[in-house]
Amino acid sequence: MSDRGTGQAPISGESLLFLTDDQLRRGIEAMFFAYRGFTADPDRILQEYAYGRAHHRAIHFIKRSPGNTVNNLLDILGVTKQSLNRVLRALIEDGLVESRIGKQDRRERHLFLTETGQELEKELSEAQRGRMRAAYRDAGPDAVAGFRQVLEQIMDPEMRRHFQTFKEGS
Amino acid sequence: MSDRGTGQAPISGESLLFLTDDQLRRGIEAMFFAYRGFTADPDRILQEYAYGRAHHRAIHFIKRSPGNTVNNLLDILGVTKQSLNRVLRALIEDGLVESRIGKQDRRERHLFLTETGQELEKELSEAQRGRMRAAYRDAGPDAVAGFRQVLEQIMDPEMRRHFQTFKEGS
DNA sequence: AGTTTATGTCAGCCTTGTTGACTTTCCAAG
DNA sequence: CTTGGAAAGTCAACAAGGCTGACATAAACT
Repeated sequence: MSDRGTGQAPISGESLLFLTDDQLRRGIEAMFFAYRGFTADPDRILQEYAYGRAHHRAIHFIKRSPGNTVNNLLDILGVTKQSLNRVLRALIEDGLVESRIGKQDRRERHLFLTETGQELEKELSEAQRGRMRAAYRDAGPDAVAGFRQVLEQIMDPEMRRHFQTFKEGS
Repeated sequence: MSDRGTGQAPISGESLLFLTDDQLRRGIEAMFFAYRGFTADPDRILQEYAYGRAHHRAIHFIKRSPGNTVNNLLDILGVTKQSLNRVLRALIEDGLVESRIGKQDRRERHLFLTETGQELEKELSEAQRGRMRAAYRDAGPDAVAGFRQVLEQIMDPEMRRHFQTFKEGS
């Protein structure tokens, strides 16, 4: 906050070395390499079930807020309904996801994980959490706070809204 | 080691609340949403040139270490040579990348950006750095240090090796 | 009654990943 | 000098998962 009256000026009292192009490049590459690790474990598991990342994302967010409508999920995932539909159809056919017609608005479909769906979700999320937990533990709580803070700033405002919505509500 | 009035965690004196499943889930979702933002700006630019993320990645790492061999790039990007080759062929045909036969080992191809290639690289990386810079500035140096630390822990050891190699050498 | 909304579905296209098979080039060891 | 194998390139085929466009329902809204 007390930015010592600059905010922008070439140099302030505070070191701004962390904003050099080289530092930024390192951050960019860190994102690239880390994201590969981030998805590696679930990817391995998904392969056994002949699913892909798209299925994982759907499963994750259905688990996250059961009863969500298709439209809502579309918004969160940022894909077209045709793309999502292909994935949902497979998950419903395979008995991992249940689609219930809305009671107030019968046009809506509310999505839930079945027993089987919850099992796969657990397997996937435990693998992914395992890696995150190890990383968090090694880095420590302060680093984790910074990690989350920077990630939140990187998001588009619209995604940040989704993210923050999830933070509060169960 | 008095427990700091939290209870809940039957573990050590230090609060380990940042390792709860819920905290980990938030981190996972943060990675998901942030990565979308991370790639959004370059994606928009690439569309104008009818290129994709794969082209961006190749361009980035060729710029990063000019003269690298194809095999080396393959290792960094973690894709098959057929995949990379398709991308490289397009970039070479379009005059963005130059492939020079090795002098010691004439089987090898060393990759360089042409003038035009450097221009596109600059456009892409400036867009991506712009977002990162804003995020870094808003979060501050300590948060950035934590961000980088956690990302590094998330990587596979093999990727971490690539990442750290890049940290030192120019 | 007519319009809008939510969803689903079909068809076709693109990018980017995969395997497998095969060739060319060329270094290096026998 | 011959041969084995590494590095690179190419062709073919395929799959996942994005996209657009068009169209069909059903239900809600006006």
